[in-house]
Amino acid sequence: MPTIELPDGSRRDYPDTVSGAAIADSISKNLARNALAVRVDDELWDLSRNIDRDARVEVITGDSDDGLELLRHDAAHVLAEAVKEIWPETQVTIGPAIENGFYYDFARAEPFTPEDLEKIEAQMHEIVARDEEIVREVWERDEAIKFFRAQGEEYKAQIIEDIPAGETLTLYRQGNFIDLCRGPHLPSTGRLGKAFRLLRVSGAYWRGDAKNAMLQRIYGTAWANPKQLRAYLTQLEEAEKRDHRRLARLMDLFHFQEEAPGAVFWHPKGWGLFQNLVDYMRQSQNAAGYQEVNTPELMDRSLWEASGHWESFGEHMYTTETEDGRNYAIKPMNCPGHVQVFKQGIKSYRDLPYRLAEFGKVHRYEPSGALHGMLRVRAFTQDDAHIFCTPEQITSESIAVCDLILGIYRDFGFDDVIIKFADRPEVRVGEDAVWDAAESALKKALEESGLEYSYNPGEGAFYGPKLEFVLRDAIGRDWQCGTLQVDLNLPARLGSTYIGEDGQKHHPVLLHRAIFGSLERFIGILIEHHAGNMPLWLAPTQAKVLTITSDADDYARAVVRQLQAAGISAEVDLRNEKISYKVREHSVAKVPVLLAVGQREVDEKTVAMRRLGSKHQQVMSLDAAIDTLATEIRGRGRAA
RNA sequence: GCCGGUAUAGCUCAGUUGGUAGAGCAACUGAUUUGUAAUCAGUAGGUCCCGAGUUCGACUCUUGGUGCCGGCACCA
Repeated sequence: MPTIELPDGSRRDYPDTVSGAAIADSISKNLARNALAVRVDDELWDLSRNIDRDARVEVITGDSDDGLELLRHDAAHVLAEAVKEIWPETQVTIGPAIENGFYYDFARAEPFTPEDLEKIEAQMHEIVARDEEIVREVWERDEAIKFFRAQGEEYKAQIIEDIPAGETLTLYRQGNFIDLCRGPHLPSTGRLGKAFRLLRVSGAYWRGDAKNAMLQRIYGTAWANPKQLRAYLTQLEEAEKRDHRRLARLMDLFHFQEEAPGAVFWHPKGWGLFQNLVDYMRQSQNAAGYQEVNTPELMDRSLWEASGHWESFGEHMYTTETEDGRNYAIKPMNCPGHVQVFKQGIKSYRDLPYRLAEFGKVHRYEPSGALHGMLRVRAFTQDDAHIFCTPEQITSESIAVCDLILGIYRDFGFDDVIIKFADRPEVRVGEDAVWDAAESALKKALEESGLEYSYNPGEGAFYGPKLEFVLRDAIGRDWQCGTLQVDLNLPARLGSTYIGEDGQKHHPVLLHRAIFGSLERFIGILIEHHAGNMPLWLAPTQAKVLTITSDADDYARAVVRQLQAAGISAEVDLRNEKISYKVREHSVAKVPVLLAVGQREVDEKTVAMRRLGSKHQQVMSLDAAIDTLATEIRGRGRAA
């Protein structure tokens, strides 16, 4: 006689075993209608599964995250069922719920076309209309393998073979479709409803390994109701409008062309933005005790062999051969150069930490399919720095780097930053004891800073553990920008030492750090984050002075001169056009401040100031306008 | 790199059984002196991504490249 405790703390006794559906039904008819599954203690169960022990039970509906995930998982099954009904020879593999939706990977010789997606979606709606009961079945391992093999489902058979013996194996049956699945599932396909949509088809490697066969993945989105689905589709459209590639064209920032894939042609405005970022970073890191240097872009092969890059990074490097037979490589990283600077002269422990920074342009031959606007390029500029320090200084230096990074991100309007801690990979150099020390020193820095972080196990560099600072683009893709890496390898490889207190030579620890990561990527993300509406202090052209009639030309020129004298980047637009035309054009180009001047402004020594995004303007004296803007620029957009 | 898609004017896109191309916006010229998101008229603008092939003839068909787009894998 199970006693069921509900989330509100009430308890109910049931005579025999009881299903989740029955519990929901005993609470309210409405709940029974909306119920998708139940949480039994900490596990999600099907509604139909009988509970025969005392437990805490919560009825799950589409309103909750768990409910949505179930819905999406079911959508994946219905997708697979639909595909099997239309093309029975297709092999099914896996189909999980993901953020905002689901996917399913199929093995099939013929590619799916966009028209196929429509057909599949229609079939899915039909399966939902059929309202097939979804039944959980416990199977014997060998029997299940035999069953799937007999149907030509090799991939499913493989998955089952890899499940450890002894684990309960469940299959879910809906209509004629049966799939291996841990569950739970909705009671019937009808519960999925109509709020789903197939979005695209793409390739995906079997088990995520490029050595394996490529499957066809169909992505979809699914929601609890049509309103949510519409909202999500609208959100996707809005995100597309923020795409940095589109906005950069409107703003005339840069372009790409076929002869230089993955390399940026910066236009005057884009380069102005770039320089603003460099100026800002230079100021910030100089204040934090870094010294800026510059090292060669082209260095001899022998140095890259000594550093290990020639061997371990070679396929990503651009190399040259000169007439005298020497090989140079264009630098893919700045570290070896910085070590050369460190090595000049004898360093004492008193010189540490020794912090070198460089806006270093690096080139990496990235796989063609990886290129993505500014967010993934082949030629980019790192705000790179290397800190040479003692093992004891790792924690304090790391704390300082985290502070610096997060403070800088805040200045740019990024308050939610994902931090990932990546520890030792399978293939690595150095002894475990050294790794233990490096990992714990880095972790200690995170903990002393009170930062939240997630683990990225085994994803560290081969030479040491690292922190990754991740920002998100307009459509939810995550991009690593900042990084902090502890390097226990390179200083010794390149023979760099300092004299310790004991009078002996020691290899310093090398901390690699970048804050923007790449100026190019950071600018791309910045454009998307602000939808092109750059904060005033960053905008390449901060103000545009627009004349209303040509009688105001002289005054407009004088206004621009005064703005410039106050350190505000300003341009004038004297064209013989209507003011509404000029306002529109410069608004589209995302100029943050428009100052219109007509006869009234000339007479009264005022300007009519209109901020980007506002429909109104404010007439104020020129002095007041300059003061307002200069103050805002100095304050970098934050309240003074 | 892999799977799929795609490439026509500066941009966004039309172009219907193969007969060498259009529109809107932008540009340029002229008129308009205008009060807050598109004034009017005219002009000019194209190796239809590149190479090879089929054909009397290719933007269109075949084939090989390249770039770009969406994923996968890789990564700042």
